[in-house]
Amino acid sequence: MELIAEQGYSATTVDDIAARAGVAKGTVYYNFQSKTVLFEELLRHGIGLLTAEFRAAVAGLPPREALAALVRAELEYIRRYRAFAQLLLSEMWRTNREWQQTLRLLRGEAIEVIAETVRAGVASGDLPADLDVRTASSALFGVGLVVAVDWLVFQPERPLEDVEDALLSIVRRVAEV
Amino acid sequence: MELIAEQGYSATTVDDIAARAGVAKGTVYYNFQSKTVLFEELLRHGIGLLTAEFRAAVAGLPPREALAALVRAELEYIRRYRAFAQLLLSEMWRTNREWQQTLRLLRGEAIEVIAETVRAGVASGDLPADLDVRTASSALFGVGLVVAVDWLVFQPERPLEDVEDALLSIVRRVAEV
Amino acid sequence: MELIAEQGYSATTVDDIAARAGVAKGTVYYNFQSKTVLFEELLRHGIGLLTAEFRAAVAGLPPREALAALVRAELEYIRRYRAFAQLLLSEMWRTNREWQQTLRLLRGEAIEVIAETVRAGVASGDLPADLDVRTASSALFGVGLVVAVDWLVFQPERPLEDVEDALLSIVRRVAEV
Amino acid sequence: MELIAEQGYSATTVDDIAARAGVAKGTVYYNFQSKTVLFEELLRHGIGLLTAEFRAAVAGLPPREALAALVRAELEYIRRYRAFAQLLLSEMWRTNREWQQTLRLLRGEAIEVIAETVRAGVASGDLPADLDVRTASSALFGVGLVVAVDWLVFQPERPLEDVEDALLSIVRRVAEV
DNA sequence: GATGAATGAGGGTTCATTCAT
DNA sequence: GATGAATGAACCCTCATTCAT
Repeated sequence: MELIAEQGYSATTVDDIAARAGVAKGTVYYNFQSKTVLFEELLRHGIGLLTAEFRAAVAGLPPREALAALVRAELEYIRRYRAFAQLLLSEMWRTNREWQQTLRLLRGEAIEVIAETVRAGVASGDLPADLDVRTASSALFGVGLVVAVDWLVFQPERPLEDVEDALLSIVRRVAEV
Repeated sequence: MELIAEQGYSATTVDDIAARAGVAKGTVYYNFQSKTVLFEELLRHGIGLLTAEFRAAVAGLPPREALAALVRAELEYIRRYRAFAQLLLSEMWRTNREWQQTLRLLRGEAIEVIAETVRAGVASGDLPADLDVRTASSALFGVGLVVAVDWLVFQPERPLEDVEDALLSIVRRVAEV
Repeated sequence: MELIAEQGYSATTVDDIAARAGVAKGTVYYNFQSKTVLFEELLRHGIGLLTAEFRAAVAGLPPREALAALVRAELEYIRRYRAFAQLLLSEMWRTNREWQQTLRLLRGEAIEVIAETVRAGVASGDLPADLDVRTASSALFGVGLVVAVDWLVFQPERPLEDVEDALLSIVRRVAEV
Repeated sequence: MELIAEQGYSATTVDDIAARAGVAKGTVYYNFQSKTVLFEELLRHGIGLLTAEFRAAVAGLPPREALAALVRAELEYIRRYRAFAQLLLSEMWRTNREWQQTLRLLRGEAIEVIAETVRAGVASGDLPADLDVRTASSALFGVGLVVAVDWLVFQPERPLEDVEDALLSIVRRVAEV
C-alpha cells in the first residue's frame, strides 16, 4: 500500500512489493492472482477503511451534524492516508482501466453512506427538498478529495483546519433550507 | 492527444502514437526528444488552450460576472476536451512524475487568470475582503474540474447545464460580501 | 566470451549472447545488470586467468628465468585465447569507454606480476640497475601482445615458437646487465 | 577525422560528422557512399600520411640510419595524431570488420616502406643476413605503435623522447650483425 | 506453503540511409 | 549540388508471470 500509494501503480514493480514485504516474488503470486488483483484488493482495503470511518462518523447524529461529521472524517482520512488519497484522486475518474469496475463499486459503497445521510435529511426536512441525493453525495465526496489534496500538494504549509472551515461553511450554505 | 488522454500516459506506446499520426516511429522521435517531452508539449498545448479561453472569458467583465464566466469557460472546455480533462484530473495532483515541474507551471498560469479576477474583485469590494486569493482560485479551478468530470463519468445522461447551475449558485453564495 | 571476442562488443547483441548460451534474453539480464557489466565481468574473467598464469609461471624462479617464463606464459595464453587477446589489443589503449576504469585496474594487476619480477631482478642485480620497472613491465606486456597477435593475424602459417624465440632473444639482450 | 579518432567509429554518428563539417546530413551521403566508405577513406587518408612520412624519412639514408629514421617518423606521427594512432591500434588487428580488406592493404603499403629498407640492409650486409624481412618489418611497425600509445595513455607525464631512446636502443641491438 | 531462476513479449530509443525538393 | 524530414530495422532493457523444486 505504501509503495503503490507513493509511486503509483505502473512505477511499482512486483519485485518492489515482494522486497518491501520481505518475501520472495513467487510468494506474491502465491497470494494474489495477479498484480491487477493485488491492486484491486488494495483499493478494497483502502476505500473500505474510508467507508467504515464514514459509518462511524454519522452514527446517531442528526442529518446536518452528520454531514459536517462526514466532511471532517474525509479530511481526517486524507490527512492520515495522504498518498492513498492522491492515488484515489488519480484513479477515480479514469476510464479504460482494468480495475475500473471494482473502483466504481467501492466508490458506490462509500458514497452510499453520504447518500443515506442526505436522504434522511431531505426526508426529515432538515435539508432542502429539491436537493438531488445522488448528485449532492458524489459532489461532496469529490470536492472534499480534490480540495484537500490540492491543499496538501500546493499549499502544505497551511493547516488542514482551514480547509475544514472553508468546506464546512460552503456545505452549510448549500445545505440551508 | 486523443490517445494519451483516453488511455493514459503509460498505456499509450510510441508505436500507437506513430500509427495514429500515420507516420513511422522514428518520425515521432525526429519531432520530439522523448515520450516524456512529447507529453509535456501535449500538456502545454492543452492547458495553454484553457488559459487562453480563461483570458477571453473574463475580458472586460466586472469581477462577479467574470467569475461566472470563468466557471462557464472551464465547463465548456471540459465538455469539449473531456478526455484531456480526465487526464488533467489524473495527473494534476500526483507527485514523483517527470513532468511535474512543467505541470505546476502551466497550472499556475491558468490559475493566475482566476486569481487576477478574484484579486480585482476583492480590491473593488465586489468580493469578500477576507477571501484568500490563492486558495480561492485554486479551489475554484479544482472543484470545477472534479465536479464536471464526475458528472461526465458517473452521470453522463445529465446535461452539463445542471453542473453549471449548481456551481454558479455555490460560487455566488460563497462570493457574497 | 567467444562471441564478443570474435565480433567485438558493439557488434555482439544481447540476443546473440542469449542464443549462444541457449537461454532467453531476459535470463542474460537476470544474471547481469547490463551488457556493459557483462563485458566487464568477461574482462575480469579473461584477464584474471592471464594474471593467474603469470603467477604460476614465475613461482620460485630466479628473475631472468622468471622473465622468460612470463613471455612464454603470455604467448601460450594468446595462442589458447586468441580471440580474447585480439579483444584486449583492441580495447586496452582506448579511451572514452565505459569499462575503461575496470580495464585499467585489471591491466594493473596483470602487469604487477611482471613488475614484481623485474623489481626483484633489479634489486638482486640480475637485471640492469637503470631499468625503469613500471615502463619495462608495461612495455613487455604490450609488446608481447601486439607481436603475437600480429603473427596470428598476418602470418598464421608460422609456428608461434618463432615469435617466442624472437621475443626471448630481444628480452635477453635488453635484460643484459 | 577528429571525431572518429576521438570517439571511435560506432560512437560517432553521421549527424555528428555533418554538424562538425557544417553541412547537412544529406551532404555527407552526397559525398560518401556510406558511413563505412567514409571511414575507409579516413583510414586511407591517415595511413597515407604515415606512409608518405615514412618515405620522406628514409630518402637517401643508408639502411641502419634509415631504420632509426623510421622509428623517429612513426613516433612523431603518433605524437601528432595521437587519437588516430589509438584508432589504428584498435582496428589494425581486428577481424570480421567491414573495412578489414582496406586496412590490410594500407598496412601493407606502410610496412612495404620499412620492408624496402630492411631488404636493402640485408642485401648490403648492413643488417643480419638471417633477418626475416616480412616479420621484422611488421614487428617494428606494431611495436612502435603499441609502445608509443601505451606511453601516451598510461604514462603521459613522461617525454616521448624516452620512448624513442628505448626503442632505438632495442632496434640497434637487434639490428646488430 | 514458499521460492527465485527463467521467460519473452513489449517498450523506449538510436541512427544509417533514402528521397522529394 | 545540397538539404533535412522521414524512415524502420535493430538495439538494450524491463517486468509481469510461470513453474520446477
